[in-house]
Amino acid sequence: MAEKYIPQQIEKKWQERWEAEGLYATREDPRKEKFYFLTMLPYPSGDLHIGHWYAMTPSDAAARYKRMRGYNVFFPIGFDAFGLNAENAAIKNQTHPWIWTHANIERMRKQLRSMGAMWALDREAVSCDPRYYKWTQWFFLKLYEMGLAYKQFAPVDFCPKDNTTLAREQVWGEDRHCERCGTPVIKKNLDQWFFRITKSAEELLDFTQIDWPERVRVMQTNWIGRSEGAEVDFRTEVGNHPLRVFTTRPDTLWGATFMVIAPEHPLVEELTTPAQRAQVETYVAQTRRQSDIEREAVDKEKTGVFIGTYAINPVNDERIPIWIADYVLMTYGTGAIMAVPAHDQRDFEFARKFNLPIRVVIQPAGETLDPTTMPESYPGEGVLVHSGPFNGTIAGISPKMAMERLEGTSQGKNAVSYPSSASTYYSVQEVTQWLEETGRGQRAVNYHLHDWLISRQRYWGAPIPIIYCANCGTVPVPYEDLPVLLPEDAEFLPTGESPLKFHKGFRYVKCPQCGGDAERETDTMDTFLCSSWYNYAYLTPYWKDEEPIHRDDMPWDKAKGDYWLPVDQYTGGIEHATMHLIYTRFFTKAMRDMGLVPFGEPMLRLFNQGLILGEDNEKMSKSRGNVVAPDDLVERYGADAVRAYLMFIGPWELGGPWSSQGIEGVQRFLNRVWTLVTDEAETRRNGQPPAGDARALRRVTHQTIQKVTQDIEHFRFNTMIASLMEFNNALLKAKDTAVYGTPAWDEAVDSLLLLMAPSMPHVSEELWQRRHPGPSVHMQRWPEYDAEAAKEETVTLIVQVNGKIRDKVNVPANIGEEEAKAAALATAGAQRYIEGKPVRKVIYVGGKLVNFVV
RNA sequence: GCCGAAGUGGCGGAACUGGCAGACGCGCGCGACUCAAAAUCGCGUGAGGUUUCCUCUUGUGGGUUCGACUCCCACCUUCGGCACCA
Repeated sequence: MAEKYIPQQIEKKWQERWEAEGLYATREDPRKEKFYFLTMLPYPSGDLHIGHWYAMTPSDAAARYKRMRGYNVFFPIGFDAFGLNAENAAIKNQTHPWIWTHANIERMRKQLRSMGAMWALDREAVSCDPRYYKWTQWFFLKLYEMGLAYKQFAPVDFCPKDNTTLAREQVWGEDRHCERCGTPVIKKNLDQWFFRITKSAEELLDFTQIDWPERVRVMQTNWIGRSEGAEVDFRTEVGNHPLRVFTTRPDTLWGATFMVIAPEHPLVEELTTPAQRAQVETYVAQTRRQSDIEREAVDKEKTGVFIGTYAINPVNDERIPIWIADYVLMTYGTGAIMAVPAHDQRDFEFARKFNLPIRVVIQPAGETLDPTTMPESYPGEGVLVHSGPFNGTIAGISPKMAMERLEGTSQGKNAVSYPSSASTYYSVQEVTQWLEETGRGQRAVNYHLHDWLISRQRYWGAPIPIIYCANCGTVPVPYEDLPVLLPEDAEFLPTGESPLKFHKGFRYVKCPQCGGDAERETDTMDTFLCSSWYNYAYLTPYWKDEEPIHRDDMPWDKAKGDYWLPVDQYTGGIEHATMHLIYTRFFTKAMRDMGLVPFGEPMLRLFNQGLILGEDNEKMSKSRGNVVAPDDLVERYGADAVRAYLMFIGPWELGGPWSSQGIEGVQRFLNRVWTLVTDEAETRRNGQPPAGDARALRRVTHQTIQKVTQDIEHFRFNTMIASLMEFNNALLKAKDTAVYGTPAWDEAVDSLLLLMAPSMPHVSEELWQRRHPGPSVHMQRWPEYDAEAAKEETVTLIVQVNGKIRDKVNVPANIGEEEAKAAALATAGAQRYIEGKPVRKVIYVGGKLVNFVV
């Protein structure tokens, strides 16, 4: 009786042996080409779930493949261990976040091992460890020195459920909810720390150094939201102040019939006349009470109030009224706009509602816009009118610009096409130039990107290393005093203020400069800081943990960094497109500027895997009861089957629903591979097999090597597994023939095991060892593809008549065109449908098809 | 509203640069083994028809082409991102 495949008996054995033999221990080996393969680090939420397996095991397969190709591969793992989950769970369970987090990490370490992945466990890093966050704090101090960290009193987003402020990136959706818990955020005026990420806006738009998915590049580009235009100073009649506006359409300056400034604009107070004061104050107060959701609702009726005074338009000295309205935001541009109702829909709605004048300054070809009857604004192309020196100028794309645009289209694969912007208009360029020449304005660029708000009023994060002294002001904690330790005995019930504020021992300190009484900053840092540099932390976890660190230190061993950096391949979910993936790019640019690294991008290539869904095609959640637990699956089918099924389910970037029946197909496949290798064939043929059989077997072998190699290179794991299945099916058929036991047979079986090794590491190791006791299958070289052996001897020629398939014919692969046409013409199908009609044309596609047109 | 992705059998999905649509797997049907069942193995499986053959079929409607899942135009549906950003 044949031995059965029992994964439970082999997987643990090999995992232990690999670890004991140090198969995956990290070695910096200058003789070998390195490959840094990184997968997004998990949050230690409790149990590893199937989504982690979906993210990590195909990555592991790709990393293992690189290793078999001769690269020295670094595939580390760690834990993003600060954050609200731990704190909330700790509050709920009456325990300490530290205890909760570490218990989870312990459990997840075991679960991670059950994957059988080639983790560099010797380089694991945990971000809530003081030995880690002392460097996170070090980064804060460095950024502070560089002027990239600053504190500001400003209206900020605050999550009332999590009781903390959030960065703009962490507020999602139309209802502006908290990315973590889904609660709609509110605005609060608070003194908070920011990172000046907007300083890197322009550079963050440049993707030429990295090979990232179009989708992420577009999302980041939209998020950064660059727009080109001009800044123009209007002058107020009262006080003669410059009232600066930003516009993307300076060519419509002559159409401005009023101005609108944000209700929060600093000049509102001074410019309001006594007669309007009461109305204005009511409106300002009303705006302040509104949430952002109410204020920014797109379909809302326009509201606003005339403040009683006027401004002078610098292009034609016209006197136009100044209004306040909540559709103008203080946070974008200059907080003031010129309103051109004829050519801007928002201004148009406002003008119609308040009976303000509308003046057309762009007339489209073929019609005449009438301000009194036009139903909406006209934002399109035409010719400038009522525009002083620019009357008759083309508003739109001039022939010259169209030519330039055509010539400049081949920008390469990393070019992101911006939404066609008004600044490509000929008139915009002409007017902007004139504004600059006459000193009326200058070209300007604005971004939607906001500075990164990093203060959090919560306990479980790295304390911001700042001290406030009555004499010296804001004093950074000296580098040598790091880490600023999180006190273990703090009361951390959330109140909306930092729990550290109520810890006297933490809060009250002596000023490091003058020695006088001082107070610590009590907010902690956004956990996205920890994950912005973890790819560097892995190089030498807890570097210099025993010694004081200094300003000019490095957070990792430079030699190791020189060898491994930067990350060659990064994989993770798309949900981080405008959060972690922007922050970490910003961090690396800052690190380059501080001289730590010679490059500006942390990860050269990125791949976003999809989301694994429940069997009901819905997102997995405890409340839906559709959660798939990997531990149970491993118990039942083994890690290899779970890994292979996750890869087989569909394209990795798409994700898809789990199927408890589907995994059984993969299990059958593994059973058949097992039988193939461990069972003697029932009938061993005598004598030599016909040479053709061996050739046929070698052909399949090498075609599979080629296919699997291409697939794994491109992360097409689903078709890779399908090819392995086909190959195995072919071998099972061949097993009962005379090729069994020949060199071609051995080559085929060995190739199958080698090709399976990255995806199904345990079963391939077990079977490999049975055939070749000795070095691990994971130490073997990836099989070489022999093009000569893979070549087909005959091909099936498709015979078409008028484009419809009428027959097929087998011909030698190297057949010439004339012979192919003749062979096709001779087929019964061709004869029947041509029926003696004159053949007008014959199309021949080499080695594939002949089409007769009659 | 703007930007982007995707629509293929009962299901998950294949099809490289326009050339056999439905690989591989699930499910289902029939058969073998078995007292029986499970497991395993073999065969079949897009739809329809007048069934050695023919017609139709890749969201819908057009188009280009000898030939379209693939390219172009319009539309429908689903999902994702952004949104009073001047």
